[in-house]
Amino acid sequence: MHNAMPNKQSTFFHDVYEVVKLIPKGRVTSYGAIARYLGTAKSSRMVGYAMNAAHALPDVPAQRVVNRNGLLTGKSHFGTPTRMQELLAQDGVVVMNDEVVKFKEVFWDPCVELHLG
DNA sequence: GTGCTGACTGCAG
DNA sequence: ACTGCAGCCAGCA
Repeated sequence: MHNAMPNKQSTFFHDVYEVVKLIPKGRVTSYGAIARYLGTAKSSRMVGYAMNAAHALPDVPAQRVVNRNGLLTGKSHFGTPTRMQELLAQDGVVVMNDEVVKFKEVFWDPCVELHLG
C-alpha cells in the first residue's frame, strides 16, 4: 500500500464524540480533559475543532464542553448567543456571565470518572 | 502547493 | 495577576 493511509485521524474525532456522549447530565468537562483522556493533551484545540463539526451530530452535547476556566468559549458557535447557556440550564448547570457556576463541582473528568469505572 | 485561522492549554517573563 | 509564545492538526482561500 503506497497511498494507503487508513482511518487514523478520523478516529480522533470519533473518540471525542464518544467521550462527549458519556458526559452525564448536569456535568461539564473541558477540551483539555478530553484531549488528555485521548492521550493527546496538546491537541486540545482539535477537540474544540471536533466540536465544531459535532454540531451536525444530535447525540453530541457540545454545550457540556467548555474551556478549563469554565467559560462558554464556544457559545458563539451555537444558534443564538444564549443557546449554549439555555441547553446547560436544561441540564441543571447554572451559567452566569458566560461562566459555569461551581465549575469545579460540576466538572466531569473522563480521565478520573471513566478510570474509576 | 503554501499559508492562515481556530470552540485550547501550559509555561515563561 | 496578566501577557505573550509555542504546540497540536484539519479545513479553506
